[in-house]
Amino acid sequence: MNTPSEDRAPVTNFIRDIIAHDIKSGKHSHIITRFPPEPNGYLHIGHAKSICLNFGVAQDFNGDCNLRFDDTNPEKEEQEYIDSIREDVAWLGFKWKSNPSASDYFDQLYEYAVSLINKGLAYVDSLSPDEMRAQRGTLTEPGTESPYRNRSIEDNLDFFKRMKAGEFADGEHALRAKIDMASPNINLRDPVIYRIRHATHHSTGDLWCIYPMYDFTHCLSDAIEGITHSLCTLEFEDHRPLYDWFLDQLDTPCHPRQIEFARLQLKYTLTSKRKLNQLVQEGIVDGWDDPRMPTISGMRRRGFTPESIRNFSDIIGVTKKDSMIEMGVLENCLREDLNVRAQRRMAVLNPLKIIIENYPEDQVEYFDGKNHPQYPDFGTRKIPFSRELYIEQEDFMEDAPRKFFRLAPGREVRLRFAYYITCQQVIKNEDGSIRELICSYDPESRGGNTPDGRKVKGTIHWVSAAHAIDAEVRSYDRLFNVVNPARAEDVHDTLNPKSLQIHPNGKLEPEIETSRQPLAYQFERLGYFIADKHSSAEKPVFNRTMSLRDSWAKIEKEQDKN
RNA sequence: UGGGCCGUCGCCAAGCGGUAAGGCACUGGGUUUUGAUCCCAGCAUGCGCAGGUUCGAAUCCUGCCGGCCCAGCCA
Repeated sequence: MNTPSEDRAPVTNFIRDIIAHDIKSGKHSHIITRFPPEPNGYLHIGHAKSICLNFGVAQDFNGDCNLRFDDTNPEKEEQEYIDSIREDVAWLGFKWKSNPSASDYFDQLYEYAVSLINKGLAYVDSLSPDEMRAQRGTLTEPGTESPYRNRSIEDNLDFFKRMKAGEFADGEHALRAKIDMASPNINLRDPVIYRIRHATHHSTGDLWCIYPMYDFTHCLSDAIEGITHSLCTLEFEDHRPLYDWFLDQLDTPCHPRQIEFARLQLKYTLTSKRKLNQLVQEGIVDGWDDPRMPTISGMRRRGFTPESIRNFSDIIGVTKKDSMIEMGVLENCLREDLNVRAQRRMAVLNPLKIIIENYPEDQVEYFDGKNHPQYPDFGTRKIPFSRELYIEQEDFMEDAPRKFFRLAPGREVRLRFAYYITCQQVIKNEDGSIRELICSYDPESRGGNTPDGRKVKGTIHWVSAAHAIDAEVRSYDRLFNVVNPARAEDVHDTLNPKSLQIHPNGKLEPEIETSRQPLAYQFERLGYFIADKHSSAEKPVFNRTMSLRDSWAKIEKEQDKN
């Protein structure tokens, strides 16, 4: 059986074109890429695009991809994030060649900085951060050279050594590249390359109190690892001249090529680690892996498959155009994958009891249910049937319109795999709400067809009351109510108050694993579901990964309008 | 209003001087014991706009218009 994605045309994009060209021209015989997250948060769907690009390209060109932690800011980074990043990349299905950290290169980076000083291309500035900002100029006006810009090489060497030795407080001095304070590209106006931070680093501990900046670290780390193509997002385009400048001035093993592409933007989704962190910290969601979160771990817990995310990354493309992908594309990838892998089961989210008055009180019979309507290989399972059943509340309507193909007083429907039933009587509570339905069944309709060949318009799902597994079922809707939550000042204004709906009285047919993690089910007519990480046989909890496409909902909406 | 980048169907996206792929969405029809799946059909005389070059332009040139990014000792 082919998965849908295997039938698609091969992935192509401008980055793959460049790489193919570099191989054809003989510039490279073996390519190496890298995915370089900062371990300051959990990975999200935006990172997935980059991971799939970097690892995918390496795979397809018989090259390698490194997972490198860009850990040059000890104040924000933690081991917890490192662990989660490794888990997420591996879960997506990728194997890194090596898994270094920028901090592994601190000694070499320090030497490169010394070398820059020796060439007269870097100096220790003693301006305060505020003063430096004031002298940087603006977008339209050039900056002013620092009074410390022309310190002697000896003084610079001495200051830098003392910075490293811990003789100064944070912010007292900084090492700057000596480039051009009048450059129209602000990144080239003598950027800081080392700052003093008396902070404990998650990996190097208190060994260092000076830390290199991103621009200096990244290009050199790439060069040290022999990266051929350094793929990053559009906002680093202005940094490329700086990337190239360091590599041109220093004696490095190679000069990787930086190529920028547009980051993923998904409608109704946030891909800002800072704001996602805020949701976690304020307890608005149940941690980084809350099933509503656009994090890889959240999506995993929700029931997404790695294949669906990889396929999504492939079909959205890679370009330099700012774009906003519709949720429907991701949802389609998920449904497409789950449809061919999920076994079918029956479950009722909002139970309504029905009693089949003409069915023997103590009788139980078992029906064979196909585990997949199209794939016989999936087999069948036994489904118990008895006098008292649960059906979905939404599948009954007292005053039903013509087009409603389900149960209503006097109307006949098919219980999937079982019998035709007709609603005979509605039993109500004192407050007028429906307590239960009295129905009758046609013994002739066993298996779902009658000898007289009469048709019923609807087939509904059901669960035998006496045999049902009680479960909590959680349905999710989008976490954010606005198309682009990133634009909002305050995240709180963007949240969908109904993003989580709990069905405490769910009823599952008995043939369902309640604790096994990565097993996706389709609960027929409801959607795809997976046991939550906290689910157990004692307290089953299921997450709705994704609803089924629902054209009835559309019709219903139309009717409401009329 | 300095610099960098980007504009092809509602949303993505191929196209690389020879006469507009594909996916999602949408619309119509068929199959169906999931109003699911699957299948079939429709969906840009048009490529931000205006000129120009050419036998021929989404592709080349010029000028406009619109959008995104940059003034952290963050990445």
